[in-house]
Amino acid sequence: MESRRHQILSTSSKLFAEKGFPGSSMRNISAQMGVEAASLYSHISSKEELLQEIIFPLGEELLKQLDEVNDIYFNGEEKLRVAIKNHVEVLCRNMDAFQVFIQDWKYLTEPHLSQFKKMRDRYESGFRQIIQTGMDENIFENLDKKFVVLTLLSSVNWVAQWYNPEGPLTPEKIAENISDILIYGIKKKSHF
Amino acid sequence: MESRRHQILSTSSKLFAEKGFPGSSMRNISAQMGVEAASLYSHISSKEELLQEIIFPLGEELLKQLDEVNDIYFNGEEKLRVAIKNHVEVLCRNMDAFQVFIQDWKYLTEPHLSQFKKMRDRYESGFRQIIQTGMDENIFENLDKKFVVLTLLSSVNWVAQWYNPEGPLTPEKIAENISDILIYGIKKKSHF
DNA sequence: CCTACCGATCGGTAGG
DNA sequence: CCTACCGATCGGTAGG
Repeated sequence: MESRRHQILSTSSKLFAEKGFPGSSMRNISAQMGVEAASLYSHISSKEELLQEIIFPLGEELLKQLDEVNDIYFNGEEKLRVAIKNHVEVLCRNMDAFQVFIQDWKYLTEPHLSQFKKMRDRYESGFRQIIQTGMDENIFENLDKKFVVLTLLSSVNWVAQWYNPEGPLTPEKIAENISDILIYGIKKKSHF
Repeated sequence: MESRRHQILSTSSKLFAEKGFPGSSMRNISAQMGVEAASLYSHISSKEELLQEIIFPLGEELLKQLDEVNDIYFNGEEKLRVAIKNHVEVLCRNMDAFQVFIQDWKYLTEPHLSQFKKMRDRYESGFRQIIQTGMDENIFENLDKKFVVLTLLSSVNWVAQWYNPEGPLTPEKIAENISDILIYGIKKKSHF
């Protein structure tokens, strides 16, 4: 029973990722599952519920991870490397859902839209805190934190557009490569 | 006459940027212009024509700029800085169209979809060539060019998500900040 | 899980 | 530029 619901969610994730939320119909989803559209409504109550169920658990997972990093590690650079690694790993394990997360959140209706924005702000603020830690340690340049975090997150989020599980790059290696470029980029040059 | 067509295009750009191509209807567009949906068809022939007319001229402009950079400047770092600056400036001057360019290209149908991908590949390859120039000059680290270009373009493209024409950062300053972070990140450390 | 259906809306055309 | 309309498809419900 519950697994049928999960099947609907993963089918929806794939379809939304590919065609976008408004470009995917309940009939598209049901056709891929080999049932009639009306049958989906015994397991879910609306199309938007699908969107919510794809986006929010993923957001909670990302937030939980980030809180753990801020609790466990102390050095700013180490924190940043682990946070990026965690982010990329979650993304690669949930590529379809992650793409929906990035591209279709705007189709949430209130109050869920505001809830999403609050979640996203908390996540970005967690990263800014890490950057601040590195600046306080005099390891990172004194840069615009907001700007650094947007640049950083855009790079890691873009991985969802091109990551290939069968390609040569593992999620860990991808995270390492991005970290190498960006952390060198924001590090104090006197540290070389 | 021709200006009416441009009005339709700029109204569509704004709407597509906001709601996505499948989430925007011809009636949404016509309502914002204060006419009936049927009236739009004296100026355009289909909804997808709008998408094509928003995406392709912008792509051509980006490509033309990049070719000029590769012709005029010689030093890899200089080339990269100017290419990033040009890209951000075009983006900021055409925010709505640029967002459509990034998010709605997938709704193009053949043969335009293939044409778009070819255009995008040419653009990315132009950037890879610049990175290669810097490596040949022994200024940039010997990194995975594909990876570097994707990281770089993701950061500049993301600017469309947050740029505010009335905010404190000018397009030029934004380009400079991104260049500073990313170019330091890929530069040979022996050059400090 | 299905059949049968609802009202609303879609992209687009005819004809003026 | 409009009215009037087309067939197709939308999200969703009733009832079994």
